[in-house]
Amino acid sequence: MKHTRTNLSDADTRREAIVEAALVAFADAGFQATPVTAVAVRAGISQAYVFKLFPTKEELFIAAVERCFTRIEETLEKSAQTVSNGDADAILYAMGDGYASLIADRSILMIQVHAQSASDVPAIRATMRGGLKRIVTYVKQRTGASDEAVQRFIAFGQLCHLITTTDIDELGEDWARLVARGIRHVPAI
Amino acid sequence: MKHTRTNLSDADTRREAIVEAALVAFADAGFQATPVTAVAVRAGISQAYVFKLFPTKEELFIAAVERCFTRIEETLEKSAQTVSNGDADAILYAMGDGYASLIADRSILMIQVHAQSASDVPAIRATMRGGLKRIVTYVKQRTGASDEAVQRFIAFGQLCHLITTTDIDELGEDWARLVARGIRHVPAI
DNA sequence: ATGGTGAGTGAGTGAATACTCACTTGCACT
DNA sequence: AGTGCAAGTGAGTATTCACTCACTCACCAT
Repeated sequence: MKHTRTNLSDADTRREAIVEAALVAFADAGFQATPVTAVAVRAGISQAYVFKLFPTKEELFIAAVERCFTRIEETLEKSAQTVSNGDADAILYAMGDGYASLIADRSILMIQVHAQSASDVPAIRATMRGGLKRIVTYVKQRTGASDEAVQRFIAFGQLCHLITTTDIDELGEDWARLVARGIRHVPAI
Repeated sequence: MKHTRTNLSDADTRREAIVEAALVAFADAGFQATPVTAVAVRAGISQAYVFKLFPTKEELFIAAVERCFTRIEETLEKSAQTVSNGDADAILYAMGDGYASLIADRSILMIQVHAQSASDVPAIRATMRGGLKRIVTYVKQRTGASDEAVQRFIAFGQLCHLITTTDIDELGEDWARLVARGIRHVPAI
């Protein structure tokens, strides 16, 4: 409780590291296909200790998804702050750009896709719903944009996920260009 | 080859039944989480025989995804035929409605979500890309709509998937209504 | 010094499951 | 009658993986 550890990092620090490792590891192959061992290795820790801090794989995955949404919110806020005038569309546009940069490394994007796929697990579905709620209410309030604009923002974010998972952005064909046209400017969630 | 079986259904008929069973079974829990046994049981067949007709689980899954895209194309075409005048937007609208009805049973929708999640497997990613290509080029040619309209069609289809997987359409809260507003009229893919 | 406590792990266990194979059955043709 | 062949299966095997547990070690308060 009141010990101040020096040599050993305490449990909270470890939890942080594990969640971060989980985010990347689960993003790689998804909830079912990623063994907890992969997370442990990435965190430089024994698998047994991962289970001590996160009693089930499910809880570990959920923590990673939660972290993902937190990171999105932070990114959107930072993007919003770059806009000086309060124009709703300008802020939305900036947020879209910020999100596009955030998902450039794929982890943030893929873990959402995997969470959506694993949403038959009630707790995971609830986490997704909670994350979506956070983003939507935040974007609506912070930008003051119309309902239609916010909905469109989310929809094109989903399109962005599809484009990335199917790799069509580096494809050159006509139909692919049609789908990916201008996506850098609208993505979210 | 030239045998005409009566009592025993031949392999092709079985393949059909298995693909149909796979579509539903995989839609339930996804690629990784669905054992091939679940497909076999649903098809009323032994697991060993499923493996005889589909040498790997991956091939079985891909066959199911392919079937899903075929069904979507058929549905879109049927919807298009209900429109008498050739107005692009009217056809798109009808297609959206047709798709919305199609995914009412969730299987067609969920298997796409699961396939997207499993798209780190190259063959699955390729199948998704192929399906998307089919839909996009078909919709573009059949409706003659603008690139923007087609892109929007796909984007709102993806939004539709998000709404369904998170169950927010039966949620009543303000943010949820914002996201789900009018979705019955725009979904695709 | 010593006993208590939190950090951390090695070595399991049991269940699930992708895939195999030797086998049976029943039809078609001779 | 009997042979060949496609349809179909029961009973495995080998592996992977979520989760457990008995343990060690370093530090601290007394």
